[in-house]
Amino acid sequence: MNLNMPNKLRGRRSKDNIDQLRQLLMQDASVVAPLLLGFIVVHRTNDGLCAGRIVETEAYQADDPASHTHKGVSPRNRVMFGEPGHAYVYFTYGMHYCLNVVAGKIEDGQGVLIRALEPVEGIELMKERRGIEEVIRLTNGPGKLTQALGIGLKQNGKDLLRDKHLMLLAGVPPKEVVQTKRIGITRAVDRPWRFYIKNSPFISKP
DNA sequence: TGAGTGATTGACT
DNA sequence: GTCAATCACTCAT
Repeated sequence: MNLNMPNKLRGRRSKDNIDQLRQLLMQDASVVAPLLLGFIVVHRTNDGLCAGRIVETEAYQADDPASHTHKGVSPRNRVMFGEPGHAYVYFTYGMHYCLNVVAGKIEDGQGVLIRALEPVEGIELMKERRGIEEVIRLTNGPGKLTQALGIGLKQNGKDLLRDKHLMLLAGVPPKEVVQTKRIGITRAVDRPWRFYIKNSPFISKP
């Protein structure tokens, strides 16, 4: 697997590597969100392995009316109040799953929504799961990328730094990052917490 | 127990 | 540009 990442981060995870990433993710979601651009999301299932480079993210915090955690802990959002680096997967609009990386300190209730990926590995499997052929449309949206990678509620709460199936790996940081207002929400629309890699053709909306 | 909502997508006018 | 699909969750009875 050629994921084009620094040697020290390639292959088996070391304890130092995990601690280092955990520290990074322990910062506020609005700080973590741009840092996750360039990271690789890997999902290994019985059908095969799929991986994509993160090209678009959004930050959600507990004091944020647009966040699921705004009104405190509930059965649905409890993962977001846990250890940073875990996956918060939720089901929405009756048909779509969205993937978040829990950020901040324990009980902060912060997370980073992964809005778009650039397909890296397992593109044929992604095409099969999505039922389309165009690579550009496989993972250019939060609901699309979970479908392409085969991510659902079963993956909710997985530790992305230790799990053997759903993993987050450090990659090459992007050269230029664009920061804009978040999209698709009705509350706190003015917070500039959407980040994407400049000129990436794989983002959900320009 | 029931109504309203939604961090979306794809099809259609 | 508009709108339906479809259901877990939340909040108000």
